[in-house]
Parts: sequence; structure tokens; C-alpha cells
Amino acid sequence: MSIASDLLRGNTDTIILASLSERDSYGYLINKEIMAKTEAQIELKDATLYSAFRRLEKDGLVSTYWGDEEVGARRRYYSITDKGREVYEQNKAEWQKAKAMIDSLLV
Amino acid sequence: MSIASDLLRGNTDTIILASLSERDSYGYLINKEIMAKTEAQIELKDATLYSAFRRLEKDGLVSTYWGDEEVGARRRYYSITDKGREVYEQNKAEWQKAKAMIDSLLV
DNA sequence: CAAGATACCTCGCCTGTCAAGGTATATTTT
DNA sequence: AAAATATACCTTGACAGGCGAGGTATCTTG
Repeated sequence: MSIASDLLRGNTDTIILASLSERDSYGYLINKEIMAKTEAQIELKDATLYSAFRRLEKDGLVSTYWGDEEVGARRRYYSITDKGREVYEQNKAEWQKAKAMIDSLLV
Repeated sequence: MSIASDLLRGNTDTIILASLSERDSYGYLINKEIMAKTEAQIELKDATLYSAFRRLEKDGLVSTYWGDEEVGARRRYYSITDKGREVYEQNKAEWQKAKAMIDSLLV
């Protein structure tokens, strides 16, 4: 059974930023990597992924550019911005706190 | 700064069940206890709490009865059902897994 | 008597997820 | 050569949960 999306909610943006904090990447690959790392227990659905990208872009946390593949499907690359790195660190800290708080409530 | 509600989402029902797994209780008190235990970093808003109760009741995870206070505001008590205890254990297990998965993705 | 605490509740908006649908190219299989 | 699969992108509209704002009623304290 894969992870309920409500447990992921609030972390999807952070997960995407995590991937981009290592290197520029594109939607399809980010998703594949997430699935590989979690043995497909976490999978961002297409629509979820792209609405997240739009949100991150709107908020200035990522920038985007088209890849120059001469062969194969075109790729839209994303790059994390300085602001994105800041928010990423904050989100990670908040996640640590949230984890501890929730754990303290579950008997 | 308190915990973003999107990080709690998916855990609110579980948190309520956690409280009820120790003893019958009522909305107002459950919320107070959550705030006390988390130094007010987690607070279930009124509307959130009561919509959660309705959901839990509909799903047969809690049952409810009116307290017999002869003084003060009336209290609606909730009691966790056997099914509720089952779901609670499942939710906790899923939370443990989700935590590990998310952590594995955050660098 | 006013204010605050206790205790319950509903309505309607907002946001994030996602099923379903679509486009286009390259590779592999039949 | 045609079909299937993989790569890669995107939009629309429905749905569910959270919650601001509003309400009711009782009791205690200043």
C-alpha cells in the first residue's frame, strides 16, 4: 500500500525542492527518482507535480528553461532559486518539528 | 510559528483517535490537551475538529453520547470503537512509514 | 453587568490532489 | 510497417479537508 496523499500533502513542494537542491532537473525525471528512492511508495501524480511546479514558479522558488535536446521529447528543466533554498531549509525545519509534535501525540 | 495545517492533514483523525484510545473525551478537552502537550504548536480549529468528529462517526470509528453534567455547558463525549482502534493502529503504522519515506527524500 | 471561559455547532470559501483527458516524439516489439 | 510502450509535456474539473466567520448557551470572575 502506498502512502496516503494526505500524509504527503505539505511535503510535496519540499520534496521537489529537495531534488532540485542537488541539481537542475525536469518533471518526469524527478518523479522517477522519487519512485525509485521510495520503492514506488511515494509517487507524485502528473497533475500534482505540474500544479506544484506552477506554484513554486509563481512564488519564485524555482526558475525554468527548456532543455536543448535535439532528439526525443522536449524537457522543461527547473532550477532552484536562492529564495527556494531558503524556503527549503525552513520547510525541512518545520517538518522536523511537525514530526516530533505528532509523535508526541500518538500513543 | 505553529505547524502548517497541510503537515497535519492526514493526521488529525489519528490524533483524535489517539486521545480517545486513552479515555472517552469531548471536543473542547481534546483540543486543550493537544495544545497543552504541544505547547500550542498544534491546534485543531473548532470547525476542523467537529468535521473530523462527524467523519469518524460516519465511518464508525467513534461513538458518541451526551454527558450528564448537571451544571455548566453540556458536553458531547466520544468513545473509540473497536474498528476505531484498528484504524488507529493502521494509521500509526502508516505514519511511521510515511515519515521514513519523506525523510529519505529530504537531503 | 460585562468579560471571559467553557462547550457546542454550521456555512461557505480556499487549496492541494488527482482522474481523465489531451499532445508529440522515440524506441521496441510483433 | 504497424502497434505498443516509454519518454515528456500539459489542462480541466471534481472532490475532500481545513478553517474563517458566524452563531447558541451556560458559568465564573472582576
